[in-house]
Amino acid sequence: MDTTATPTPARLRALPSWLINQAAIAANRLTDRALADTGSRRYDFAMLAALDEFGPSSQADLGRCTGIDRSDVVAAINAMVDRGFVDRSPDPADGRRNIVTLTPAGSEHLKRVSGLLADAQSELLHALSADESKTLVELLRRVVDSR
Amino acid sequence: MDTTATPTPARLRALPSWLINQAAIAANRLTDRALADTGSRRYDFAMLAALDEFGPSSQADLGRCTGIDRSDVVAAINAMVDRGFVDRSPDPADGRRNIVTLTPAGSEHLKRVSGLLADAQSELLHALSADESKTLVELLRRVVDSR
DNA sequence: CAAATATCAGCCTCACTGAGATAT
DNA sequence: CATATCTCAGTGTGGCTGATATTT
Repeated sequence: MDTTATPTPARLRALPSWLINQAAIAANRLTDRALADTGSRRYDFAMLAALDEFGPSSQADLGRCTGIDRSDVVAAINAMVDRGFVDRSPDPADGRRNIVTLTPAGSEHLKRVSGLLADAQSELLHALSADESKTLVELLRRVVDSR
Repeated sequence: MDTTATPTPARLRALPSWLINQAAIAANRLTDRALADTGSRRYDFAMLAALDEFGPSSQADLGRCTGIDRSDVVAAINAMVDRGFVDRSPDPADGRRNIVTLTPAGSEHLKRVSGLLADAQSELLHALSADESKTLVELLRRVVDSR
């Protein structure tokens, strides 16, 4: 019997897409755990942040700016309407649209969720210095922007 | 009517876990498309690469070194046995184990898949210089290793 | 008529869980 | 007995598709 190490194949460790996926698994584990007690998922934060930053928006715009599918926006907004974090009302100027508005309770919730997510980021990047984290963010941003 | 831009909220663009996830979506789109004609998925490459690098392995070891769940290893190996890319035989030295071995056909397949994946990486990182890509890989590696 | 919106129903991959059978 | 392996069945999320009704 030997205490066989099971190192990761060098080919995987050199493959950007594999590293990104492993990092995403770690990130999702940490963020999901951070949000577990809030009743919210990652989608909620993205949409609350968009509403906070851009003000009342249509569901289509929310989906576009967060990268969330139109179909998933419906479900997530439904849940947040039920919890009183957003209001949904028809747009008087365009009958196709719903206007989604952040409520005070939603704003409070966003603050709480933001703090929890910030903690998760520190945990995720604890192996990197502040400068290195900044570099990572900048490089990823350019990759994401170049799609 | 205005040609409303729908920029991403700054809060998302500054959030490492969000960026990593967006990068993973892009990476998976590109790699899935690259592998579409091969009949293989990403799991297959990981396991073939491990077999090529470490030689015949048990399914448990394959799962551990690639980060693939024991349950998913079974399914992926089943499919690769059917296609003749790996052999599976009981370990004479340990009745609990199966020994999975890369076949010549599997080795050929790995070469093809490797090339296609390499192309996908270039596409994924085309906004970055060679040095920047290297930096990104190193930073991600440290994040992944620190879990 | 073409295009955009909101909604609904459903698909598929992937990460994961639980349990059972077998062997050490 | 405890532990490890393999297998199967099934879960849940996330990203996505297609279709429909409505409105512009």
